[in-house]
Amino acid sequence: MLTSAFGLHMTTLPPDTNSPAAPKSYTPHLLHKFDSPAELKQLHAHLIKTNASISVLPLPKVASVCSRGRCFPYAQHIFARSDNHDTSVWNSCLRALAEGDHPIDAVSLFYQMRTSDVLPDAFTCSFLLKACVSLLDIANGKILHGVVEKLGFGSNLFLQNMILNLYGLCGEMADAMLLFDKMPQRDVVTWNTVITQMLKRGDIEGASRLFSRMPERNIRSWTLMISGCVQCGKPKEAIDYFLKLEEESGLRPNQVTVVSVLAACADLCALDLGKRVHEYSNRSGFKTNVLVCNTLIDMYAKCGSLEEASRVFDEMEGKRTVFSWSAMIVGLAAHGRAQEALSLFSSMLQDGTEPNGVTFVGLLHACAHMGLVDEGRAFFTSMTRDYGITPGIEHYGCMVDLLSRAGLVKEAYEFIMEMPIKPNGIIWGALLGGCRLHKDIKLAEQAIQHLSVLDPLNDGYYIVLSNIYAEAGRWEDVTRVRKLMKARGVKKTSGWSKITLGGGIVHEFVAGDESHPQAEGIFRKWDELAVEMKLRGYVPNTSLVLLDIEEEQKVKFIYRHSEKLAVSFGLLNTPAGTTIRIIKNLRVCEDCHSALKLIAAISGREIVVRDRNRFHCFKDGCCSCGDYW
DNA sequence: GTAGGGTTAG
Repeated sequence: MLTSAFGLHMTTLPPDTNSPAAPKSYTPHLLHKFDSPAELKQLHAHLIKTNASISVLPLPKVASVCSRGRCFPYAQHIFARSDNHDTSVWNSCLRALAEGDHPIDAVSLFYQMRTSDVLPDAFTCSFLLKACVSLLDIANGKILHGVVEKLGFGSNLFLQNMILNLYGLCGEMADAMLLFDKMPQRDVVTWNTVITQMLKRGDIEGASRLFSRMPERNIRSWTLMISGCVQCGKPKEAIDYFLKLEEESGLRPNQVTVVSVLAACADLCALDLGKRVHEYSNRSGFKTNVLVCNTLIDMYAKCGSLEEASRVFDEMEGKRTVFSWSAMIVGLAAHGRAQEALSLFSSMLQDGTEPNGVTFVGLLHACAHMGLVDEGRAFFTSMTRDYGITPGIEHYGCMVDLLSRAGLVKEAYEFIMEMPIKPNGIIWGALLGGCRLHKDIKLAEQAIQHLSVLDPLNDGYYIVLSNIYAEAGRWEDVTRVRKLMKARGVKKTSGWSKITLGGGIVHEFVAGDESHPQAEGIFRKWDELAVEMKLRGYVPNTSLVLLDIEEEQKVKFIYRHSEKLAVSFGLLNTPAGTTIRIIKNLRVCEDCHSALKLIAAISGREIVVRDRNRFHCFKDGCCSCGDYW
């Protein structure tokens, strides 16, 4: 173990110049000139040329240059040639190893150091902790913790924070909390470290409890709450933190804050807040940050505003990355703008950007939404052949969707049977969706067989199947499916819709929701709309209400669908002429789809609905999906 | 010298 410390990397060593015959001729003035690894390299080459001994180099300086430049082989070489090791030389080598992607060797070297007379100091411990962090090496981390205590660094906040972080990263939350509780002092980093770990575990409540107890917060504290909430699927809470940050902290959001809050805006369709953040970002000079730009593109695309997404894309000052292109392509695809997605892909290739798996998901998705079967097949072949990308389950999913949507359900089925990876629920669900569109009951039953094994508690699939039966007038089968759901304990997911108003405040509606403070006004607005819609020929489509109730009840039922409530609320609470943006957890139903087309016409508004798999932009009585969804 | 950042199929 100890001898292998350097042995592992002997091949990367510079050539040995320490042969017995080497005369000690060197150029002294060179020794003090170098200051960078590159210069060190030159010097080294010079020494080899002149056959000089490397041991004449001023060791501490060499070690520190190596360490700063993470120049591992030189550090190793110098170290092995010298017997004059004081703590700082050990430290330089440890640092070069720990930071230069050789953490295992750093740990080994530490054990070697422990057998020498030289005592580790706080720097030694910090480099070692760094190595343990990159290795997630909790065993050595705990040993190191003991060493830190024994050496009397128990009150070194910096080291304590690193240990805390290591415990958290290794999943030793209990130890982390123990340490946190008994730490004599804590600084903002201490708090941030613990909160980060709690958020990583999805413990938003614990994290926000700690956050509220913090004696002081910096911009990172706020940012990690924001990004933590986004990653835990709580964008609303993320936005709440951002608004509070603006209101009460007096701190300035930085680029990371901006990226995090934009992700929340994207999730929530909070376009107004997103725009405000965009302006702030431009004012703050973040325009050159590629990550900020990519996130902006994604945010605008997910808020249904492709024009603004492409404006950001066109005006990007930094070099576009594959993320920028993919975000645009995926966005166009979700809006059903397949041709534009495809031609953007050509531009991407001309630009010399290599596509990745996500790019192809976007392309295949685009093809699926517009029925471009041949193009889709070509992309699927090309991704492996021309770009060496192995299709993932998501690509197979797109292909099954593409084929079965286009009516090629049998081929889709064969495609699934020939897949080299095990199909998941999404794959069979895509086939099931196609079977519904093309009324293939037999194949739908096959799909549901697989689904009841792969994803037995997902209500969506049973509902699609019972819709298929309902449309075919097979009511006994509808009943059978409903009984099956009951027997299996499948609960119906209730649909919800969310709308975000200008101030970033999110309003959420579930079907039949009477809990909203404005409920009365919302229902009145809906009734008004319904009257006008009927004049324009709207007939409530109740065929998909699967309850055994009177027709009148059915109408009442669909009238209370969450998107209808949300759009009525939106009309009441947004200025005339502005676009209404709604997100929905399920797919929009047929009745809501035709209702929304009419409402867009009646109100003269654009209504953008992001449902669980695409965008619908309702305008002047039409929908951007062309009723193919 | 320690803590926070992005795209994906139903």
